[in-house]
Amino acid sequence: MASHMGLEGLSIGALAEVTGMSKSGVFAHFGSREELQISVIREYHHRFEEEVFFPAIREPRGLPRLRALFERWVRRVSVELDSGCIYISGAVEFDDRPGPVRDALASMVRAWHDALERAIRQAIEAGQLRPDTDPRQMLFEIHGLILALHHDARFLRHPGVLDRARHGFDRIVDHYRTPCASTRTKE
Amino acid sequence: MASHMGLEGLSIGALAEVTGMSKSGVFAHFGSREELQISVIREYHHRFEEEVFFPAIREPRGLPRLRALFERWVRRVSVELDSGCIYISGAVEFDDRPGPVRDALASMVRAWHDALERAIRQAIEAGQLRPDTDPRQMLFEIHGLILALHHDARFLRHPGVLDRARHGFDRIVDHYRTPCASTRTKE
DNA sequence: CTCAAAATAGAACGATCGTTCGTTCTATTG
DNA sequence: CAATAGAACGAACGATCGTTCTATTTTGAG
Repeated sequence: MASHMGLEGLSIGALAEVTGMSKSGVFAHFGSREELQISVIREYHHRFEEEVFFPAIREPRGLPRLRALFERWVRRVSVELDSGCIYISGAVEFDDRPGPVRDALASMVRAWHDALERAIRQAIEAGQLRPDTDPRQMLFEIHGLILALHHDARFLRHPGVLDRARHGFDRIVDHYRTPCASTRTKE
Repeated sequence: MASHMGLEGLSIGALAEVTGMSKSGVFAHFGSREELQISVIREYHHRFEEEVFFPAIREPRGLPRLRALFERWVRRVSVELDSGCIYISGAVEFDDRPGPVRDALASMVRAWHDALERAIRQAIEAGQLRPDTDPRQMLFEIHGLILALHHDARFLRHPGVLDRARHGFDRIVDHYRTPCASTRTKE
């Protein structure tokens, strides 16, 4: 429900109706709406780890692991296309709304980004990416592909946008693997 | 107000309080909440054209114009960092909410994307970009930079993210200007 | 100066929201 | 068998929402 209508659109009354319970019955489980939202975030984080992070972390360090992280991330965003990623929708909903919900969401998004940055750094150490690669910059560009995928698929309903994200990723990896633009002027 | 709290968070009561009017007084101007939201979208579209599109369209066709479009787009998203872009927040809010508001928003986002795609095509025709450039793919990647900028600046509060977007743009242009990754295997 | 039209105000409506309260039912524990 | 804890319930609360209605004020054109 939170994926569909956003964390702010999530209401205890609607949740009670769906579960066939009474409003107060649902409420008693969380104690407040805020705690319900945070519980949803924690649950989403858990599933995200289970479906994206843990399987990918079993790949060998460096590029293979980074590629697996991205591929599973892409699939997570595109498979749940009829529901939506609450990391993304939550970021938009709570970027101007300080409080414990925003804090919980931000800390988990940061943890995920840190994991990606770590994978990039390991690829650099392994010599699979250029040593002068800026991991944050590369992460920024990769993250942009996911956000564009989410936007074009869910909002604009563009078909075939999944491969656009994949191609973008390959292009980014190619660039940070072999000096191209930076040495172009020398040729 | 819509930039701050989203189109869904926009309420007639709060709008009345801010303007010093009565709720019914505000309401009479629009006739419905939906019409208010659509009016806000139209107003935003108008300002976006004024600040981004029209000034950039005066640049010469091709790469200069595309660059101007992007630079002003970046600035629009980053200057209004304490308010937010309703093209982006609205896309997340209404990707699962069919209706006239979503339609209005989508049509204006599409118009903006079409303008960008046109600029890319003209850069290809002018020989400033490789003839085999996929305009949609390039637009997808550029759009991702803006979305990542919006996300990291507004939600994660990362500093210096504005230059990340600019660097990403330069990298994309470099790639589509000179064949690099595709000829890499030949070297 | 007049008068119709537009703009605003004020009160009230039904609905929904999160929340609180007291109660009932069902297990488990002492 | 008695005591207790946990879960769910139903009713009600105050607040806010969008909306509707009827006055009242402001305005602008003839």
